[in-house]
This record gives sequence, structure tokens and C-alpha cells, in this order.
Amino acid sequence: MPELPEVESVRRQLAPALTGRVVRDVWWDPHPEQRFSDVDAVVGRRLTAVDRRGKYLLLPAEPVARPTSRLTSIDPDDDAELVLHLGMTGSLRFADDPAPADVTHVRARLLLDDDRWLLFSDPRRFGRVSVVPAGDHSSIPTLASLGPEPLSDDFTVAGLARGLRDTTATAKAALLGQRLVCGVGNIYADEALWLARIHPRSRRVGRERAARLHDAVRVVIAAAIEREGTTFRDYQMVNGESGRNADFLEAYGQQGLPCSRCGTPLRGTVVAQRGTTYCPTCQRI
DNA sequence: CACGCCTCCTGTGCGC
DNA sequence: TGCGCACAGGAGGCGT
Repeated sequence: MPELPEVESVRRQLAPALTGRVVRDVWWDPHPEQRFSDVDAVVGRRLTAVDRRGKYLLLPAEPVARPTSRLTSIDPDDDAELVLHLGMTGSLRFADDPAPADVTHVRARLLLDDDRWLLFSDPRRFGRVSVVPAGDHSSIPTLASLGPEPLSDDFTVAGLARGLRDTTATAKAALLGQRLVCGVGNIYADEALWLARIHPRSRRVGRERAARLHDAVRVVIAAAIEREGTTFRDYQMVNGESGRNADFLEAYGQQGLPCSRCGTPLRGTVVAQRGTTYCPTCQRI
């Protein structure tokens, strides 16, 4: 499932091909309708960048032409922003054809001014596409209150320690919550907790362990970006290739296999309604 | 307010 | 072999 390293890898491939393109037309599958919001407003706008915050792709879209008669709640003369969330199974591909045979489950497509199509494929339909006024994320609650980027200076030991101290949630739920740090999903939460030797159900993470967790999140995310993400099943990049991080996972999906630190078989359980794997010897509450 | 449970959605993989 | 069902999970919504 696309987490920060996967979305960043997509962003890096998307940016050179999409930056500067004008969107001529758009189509999306209206089921389920609430996962698409004001998408028509991107028509007649130029995509001036491909940015990322957490697991969200943010594409600033400035008006270049009066749009056709489609009514949206975005002022046609104002700068807007196309916001994409890939959900669990979303992927993006370019094609010369609006419905190429090798791309299934196309839920949305943009026609660009170079006559190519950007296709949004999403088998499980958990992805979201919105157009919002530039910088106005109030309609996307998680994005509006998103925590610091894990590799930025805004993500600090002190901030993470304070956040963990002030919450009653489990360590894993706190990592998944996108507020203390953004971009961490189920895979990298398990990986970071394993590396920091913290039990996913721990509710007491002091300063020392918070410092370990801070460093672990950074190490795990940076290494996964270096390998262009983890392909377990669905995730693929814009060029159709898989990420190379799956072979390096220490915890996620490894239940029953020996912990590489101590040899104890890794244990599978459920924490925060998510499948969770941890080492019962290394990771103590 | 904030935590945590439920829901959405469908391809996959397992058991019988 | 084929069917049926549990399972996977990001984030919004809502109840406690």
C-alpha cells in the first residue's frame, strides 16, 4: 500500500512528465462519489508542480483558459490544487490511449495538452481525488492537520516525545495517526517499531525510547525511498516497475520467521485494527 | 477533544 | 476443480 516512500517514488517519476502540462479534459468513475470532489475544476488549468505531503500528492493548478461550462465550487480565476491520495491500491500511468489494455481498474483519467492521458487505476477504490482552492486543505481533515515530514527538521525528538507522552493511544496507533509524523502506514509502522525495539501496543514511550523511534522512522523511511518503495502486491511506479524494499523487511509480513536480531519467531497480532508483526523478545511494552 | 471502532471496496488465497 | 468466505487496510465518520 502506498505510504510515504511509495508516494515519493511516484512523485519523482510524475514530476518531469506532468509539470507544465495543461489539463484539457477529465473523466472519473462516480462510484463511490464521495471519493471525488470538484475534479472538473482542474480542466483548463496548468499543473505547475508535483509536490507531496505525507501520502498526498499535491499539484498546484493555475488557470490558463476559461474552463468549459462545468460548474464547480472553485472560482475559475483562482489558483487551485489537485490533491491525489492513492489509498491502498491506487497507481498512476501515462498512456497514449484513454483505455489501454494493460491498465485495468481505471477510475479517473486526465487528458493533457501533449495528447497523453494520465490514468488513475485503483482496484479497491480507496483512493481519493479532489480539487481545492490553492492551499485550502480544510475539506481534507487529515491533510489539514498533518504532522511533520519524517525527513524534515520539523520532525524532532522533543516533538515526538511530547506527542507520545500526551496521547493515550498505543505506539502503533500514534504512528498511523499522521499527526505526530506523517506518511507512516502499516508497513513502516511495524518496521520502525521493530527497529526501535518498542512493542506496538506500548502506551508508555519515554524520552529515550521516543528518541529511538524518531531515528527508526527516519532510517526506515529513507531506506525505503532509496529502494523506491515496497511492492507487496499492488504498488507500482509510474513506469510500471516495482519497488525493491520488500526484500529488506524485518517485521511486516514476516510472522513466524526468526527475528534477525535474536532469532525468536516474529509474532503476528492485531493492533489498531491492523495486522501487526513484532518480535516478542526484542519489543517489550 | 480524542480515542477507537466501523465502514467503504474488491482481488486474492485459503479451506472444504 | 470450484465455490464461498475471510482477509487486506487509509482515512472519514461517528459513538463513547
